[in-house]
Amino acid sequence: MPELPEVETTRRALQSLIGCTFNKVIVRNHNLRYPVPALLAAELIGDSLLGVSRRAKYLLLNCGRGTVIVHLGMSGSLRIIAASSDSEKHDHVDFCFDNGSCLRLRDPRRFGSVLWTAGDPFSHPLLKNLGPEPFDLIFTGDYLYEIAKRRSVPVKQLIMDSRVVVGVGNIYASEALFLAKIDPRAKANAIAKDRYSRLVGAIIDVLSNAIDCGGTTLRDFYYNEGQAGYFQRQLSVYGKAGELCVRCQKGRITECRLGQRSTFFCSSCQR
DNA sequence: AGTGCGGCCTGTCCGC
DNA sequence: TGCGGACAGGCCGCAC
Repeated sequence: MPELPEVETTRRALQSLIGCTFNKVIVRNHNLRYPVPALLAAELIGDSLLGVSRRAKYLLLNCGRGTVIVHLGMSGSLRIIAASSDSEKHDHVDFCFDNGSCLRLRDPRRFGSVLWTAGDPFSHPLLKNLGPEPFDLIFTGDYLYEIAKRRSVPVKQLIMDSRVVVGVGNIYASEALFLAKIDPRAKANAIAKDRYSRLVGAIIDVLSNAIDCGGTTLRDFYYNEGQAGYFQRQLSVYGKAGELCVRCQKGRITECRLGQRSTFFCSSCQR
């Protein structure tokens, strides 16, 4: 499932389309998480792609007349193909350009979305209440601690709350807490300030490392004809229930449920 | 305001 | 082998 690193890797790949002009937009299935706007094609045709940016896990295709907001949900991928390529079952939207290339959205589970806004995209209802980016200078141990003081949820749920910080999905939440040696079940308001500094560092490390990995496989992402362009992740705890901890070599990786999400941690070195 | 949970959707895996 | 059911996941929106 696309987490922040996959979305960022996608954003970088899409830079190659900047300057292209939309000449056709095909929507084969409007029924994504939200209906794909009926007027999407009318808005876009003749307009050009001026830039591709990202806010949380939303990709923003900045055009002259407005912005396409794309979320990949659970199973979405965007790839650049030749406009003539045959579509398959889950290829829901094609953005075709004057240079013969096509940006194709595939999303088997249809948890993703394609939206249009003519106004400031950051004021869109889905974006306006988002917390800081993990790489923003405002995201510090002090910042997180101040919020955590009035929250009693397990710390894993806190860092997955998009009002607190964006882009920390289920997999990387477990990984960051492992790196910071914090028990994901610990109540947010029972964790000391210095440990939040460590946690912020761990979140940044885990995400930036994953983005670097994505960068190195960008070529595969581009030309891969296989499944969605997810790159390999090096994970320490996620999905490793029962295995010996790679760090302390003493505890076993334990699985529990927090906020209805699978959670993994070392029973020995995370406190 | 903070918390918990239902719902969206389909591929995959498990047990019968 | 076929079938039903549980599960996974991001994240909004509702109810308490």
